[in-house]
Amino acid sequence: MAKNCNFIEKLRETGLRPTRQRVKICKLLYNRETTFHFTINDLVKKISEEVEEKISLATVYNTVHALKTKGYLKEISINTDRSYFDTNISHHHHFFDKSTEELIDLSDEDVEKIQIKKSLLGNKISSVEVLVKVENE
Amino acid sequence: MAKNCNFIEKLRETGLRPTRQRVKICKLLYNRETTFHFTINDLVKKISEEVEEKISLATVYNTVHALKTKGYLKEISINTDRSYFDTNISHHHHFFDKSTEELIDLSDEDVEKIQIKKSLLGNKISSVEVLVKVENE
DNA sequence: CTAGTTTTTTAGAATCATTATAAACTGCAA
DNA sequence: TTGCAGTTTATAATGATTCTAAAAAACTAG
Repeated sequence: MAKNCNFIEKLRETGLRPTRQRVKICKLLYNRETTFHFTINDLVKKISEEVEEKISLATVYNTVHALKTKGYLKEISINTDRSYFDTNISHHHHFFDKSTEELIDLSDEDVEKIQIKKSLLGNKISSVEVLVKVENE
Repeated sequence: MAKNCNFIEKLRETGLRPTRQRVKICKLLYNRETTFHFTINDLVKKISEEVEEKISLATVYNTVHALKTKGYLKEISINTDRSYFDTNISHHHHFFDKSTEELIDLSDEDVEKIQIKKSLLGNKISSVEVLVKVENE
């Protein structure tokens, strides 16, 4: 889902009906220059600021969950308080600033390829993630 | 806090009063051959099985939090559902089996040292963590 | 286009982990 | 032993997320 693409098509392709609410949320998430890191709360706030129509909280949860299931969003575990989501679904690592609670993507050049020992192979590895935490005051 | 050490001393050293409850919880956590990975719920269950005296849920939370603050426990973020804690406080990475919900320590030999690019330096890095997820059925 | 079926939205209730509260209790120093 | 700060406790409160059941919207076939 690149910038300015047709969300109606995209949603339909993955078996999600392109409802008003879903299309509006997709525009917010993907019609932007940079990737978006957000919590549900961030997204709800953004919707209330930028979308005329009110979208119910349950719908926001449903939509984010559906997009994640279809592979259009990545969920990042940083702390137990709340979930963070990332519109950048390519393989990459993260950098979390504890003081600002900001999550930043690390490009592949920032982190050397992780070498996992053969002893772990034989397992169906679903992800290898590096999270760098910093706390600048 | 190795096996069979004096928890009363250890707790006092870090400014935590060695109450009955705290000493009992420490015994459960640290008087064992292997490291212990647990959620609060796991610990509560273990207490109800192995400790005669009832310990209130709030005390379990308080104690785990106090031990974490003093550096005797590490908190691991795997998913948003609940917190995992680890009695192994040395630097190491983790391996999480989604099917069994089991958390396993990776020894330093399992994962090559992570190389972070200089661009990130200048930040007060508080941790670099690798989490490998697998989903064997 | 329209009726009928299915999916989605919605507000509000329910859940579940965790934290706060305030009263009773306990460790410990004097 | 006494007094008080630090702890424990049961319970209430919180906050993120999920569930529910009814209304609304999207699709499909005729």
